[in-house]
Amino acid sequence: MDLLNQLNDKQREAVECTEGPLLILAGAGSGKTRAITFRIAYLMAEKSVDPWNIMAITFTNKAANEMRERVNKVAGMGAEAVWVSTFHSSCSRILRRFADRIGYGNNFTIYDTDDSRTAVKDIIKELSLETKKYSPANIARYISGCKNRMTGPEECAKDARSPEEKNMAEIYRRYNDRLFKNNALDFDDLLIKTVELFKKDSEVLSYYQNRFRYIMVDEYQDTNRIQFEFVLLLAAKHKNICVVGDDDQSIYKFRGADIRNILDFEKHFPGTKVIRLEQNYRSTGNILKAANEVISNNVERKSKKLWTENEEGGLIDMFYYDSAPGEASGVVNSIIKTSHALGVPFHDFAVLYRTNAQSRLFEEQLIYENIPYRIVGAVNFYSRKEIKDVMAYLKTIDNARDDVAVKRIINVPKRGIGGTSIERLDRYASEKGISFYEACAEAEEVPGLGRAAGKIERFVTLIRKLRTIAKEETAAGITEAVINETGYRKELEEENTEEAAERLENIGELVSKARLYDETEGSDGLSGFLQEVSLVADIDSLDENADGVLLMTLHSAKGLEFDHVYIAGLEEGVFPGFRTLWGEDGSEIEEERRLFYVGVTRARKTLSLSMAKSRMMHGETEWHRASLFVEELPAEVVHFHSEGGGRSSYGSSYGSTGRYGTSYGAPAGYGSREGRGGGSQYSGRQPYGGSGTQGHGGTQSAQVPKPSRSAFSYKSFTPSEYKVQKASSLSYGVGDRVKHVKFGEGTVTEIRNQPKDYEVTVDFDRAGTKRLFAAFAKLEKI
DNA sequence: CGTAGTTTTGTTTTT
DNA sequence: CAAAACTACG
Repeated sequence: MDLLNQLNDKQREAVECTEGPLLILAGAGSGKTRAITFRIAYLMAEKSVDPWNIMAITFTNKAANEMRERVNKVAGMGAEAVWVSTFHSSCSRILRRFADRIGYGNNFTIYDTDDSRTAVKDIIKELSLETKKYSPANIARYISGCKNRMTGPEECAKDARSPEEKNMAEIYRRYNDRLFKNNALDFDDLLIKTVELFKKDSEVLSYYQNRFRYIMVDEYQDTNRIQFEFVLLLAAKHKNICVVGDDDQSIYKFRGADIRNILDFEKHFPGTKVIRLEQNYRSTGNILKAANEVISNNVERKSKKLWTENEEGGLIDMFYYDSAPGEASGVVNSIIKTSHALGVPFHDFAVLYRTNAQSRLFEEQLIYENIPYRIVGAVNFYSRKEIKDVMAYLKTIDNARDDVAVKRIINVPKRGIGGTSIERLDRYASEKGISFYEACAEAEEVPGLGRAAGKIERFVTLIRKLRTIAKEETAAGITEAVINETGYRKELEEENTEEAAERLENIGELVSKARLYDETEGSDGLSGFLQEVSLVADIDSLDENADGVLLMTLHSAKGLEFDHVYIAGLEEGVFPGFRTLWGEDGSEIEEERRLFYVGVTRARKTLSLSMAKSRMMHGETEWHRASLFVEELPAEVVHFHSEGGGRSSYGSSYGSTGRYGTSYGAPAGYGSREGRGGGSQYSGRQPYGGSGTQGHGGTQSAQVPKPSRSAFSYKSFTPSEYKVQKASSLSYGVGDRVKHVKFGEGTVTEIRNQPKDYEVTVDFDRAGTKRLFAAFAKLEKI
């Protein structure tokens, strides 16, 4: 068939090998998604496999949607019936049908990280442990870690030696009990309980085994033990299991990903065929060379070498900035310059960083320069207070056993039900062995409530009323009812502030999302909506076609690619983070290196790296030296720039972070490399933005608007009158006096005609000399 | 019970 | 430095 002609030999081999266990080791940019997509199409078209007998597991919902679309394109109709989704949504779907077989209600609630933390916090209080040593976040992390290793509370208690460990195990035990009572599952439970269901109920298991005769798992290197178990059980019968992964891109060890799953796959499935995809179609030769070189420093890996037929491309840039604001400004200016020079849109650019906290400086700078941007992560739409509040109402309506949800909204909007009342209700509930909501329902029986009892009764009446409405209504209808009947809308309207308006807008957005869900085929009312919504990730709602520079963490960038990539904050202590530097375990540094490798291989055409010698971290200015990864780059493909011209002393003397006893520390050639690439055409001056660059950091924040929040699950910023349109001619010339909206008055010293715009150099009276693009700057002749 | 003010705490990374 | 959590007062 002709679809095979669109593949290389290896890819074709992978597509044609449909029966039995198959491990595809696919390097970055080697067309693995293409291979999977075609494989699904091939199964359907050539092997006459029914689409509903195929399951493909991806890492994000976004990847799932894209894959479904692509399969549709290649295979034509029928692809909707292929089960493409993430581990978590697959499990959620399975449990929605069969959770009752392991003692849960099928309308269980899914707890997100916040909810889990709240539950843990409650338990800590219940046990009256000092919140000092036992922070809810830490304990929640500990519990999640245990779950991912498939260690139950009993086992933890047995292994516990110190009293602290005993307490942790006890919290863990109670946490599990509580979730069960609340008919709630956390993210990890979705996997655990599904596996439990499969093991307990052979009927259910064989149902799904027969249903999913062909299973494919993408990003297999990031699966954890339970996910592996899940796959193992499902594939046990037909053994048509195809996993695709790259051990070099395993970056989720911290949440239980077990690299052994990929390294030992052949042991678990004897007779596995292994196919390697090593031709890279994405990046330039130089970028690939850098990536290969860096990753070769890792010991724990299956050796492979990516190659490409792509052109060599330009050198990779490495910039050393004096400060973090300087870095932000340098990166943004470089984006502006490149965008104009090449005449390419801003959505071809991505800025990647290690931690979400780093995004802010870039946001501020982008707003300052009036550049549209979109940011993934940071403030998840579904973790906004107003959204969580409304969601808590919906959860309460759907599943009254969800104590966390009920407690969240019992006094929102304010009903005069305070902490003491909640405590009394809580005690009453636990003494009687009923749920918190049930306790509310019999408020007059609860001792000591006084006049709060009446208020609680009114709350219960409200919930009952909403439940009645829920029986008749769609998800969107119920959401509307919640906003109106509870007085939530009214409260916000009366507040009459900008923030309240924004909240209302967000709530409106939630209603639209509910409506969208209602219109989806196979939608399943309120319960279905809640469960779907609980599993959306930040990256899922990213529209790559919208314009704007993309800002995200390196983790979020996995699976994506961009023409022009900037990786910022390449400093020891930031990337790799200080935690990994101190750990004596070399494997942590290796994971960071893989993360860097993932970042580097996102780039198609250009890659620009940067570090800031100083950076504000928890209130203090910290000095860092360059990341050890910078040292590992092959010098011949990197152009090392330095900021500030004559100031070549970026190196040696800054070492206040201290010396790390690890074998990775103190690279020999450090500091000498700058000379090699030095004296660049940029040295001495920022590419754009002139002499004032450094100074901005301190003063600009006063004049720059705060990054705005929007109604979507990623933040974005679109300048109101943003348009790149080269004017046919300019109203001013060299020597003229002009006025700029932010920089004030100045004299034009130079005008250069660039392909897409005029580049105007202006000597401002107050702000110094700046190079501006005419279309952006909107200079006025005076 | 609610608010305003104070103190404390903290940085990975995410489904 | 900022957000969250806690405390004391009205």
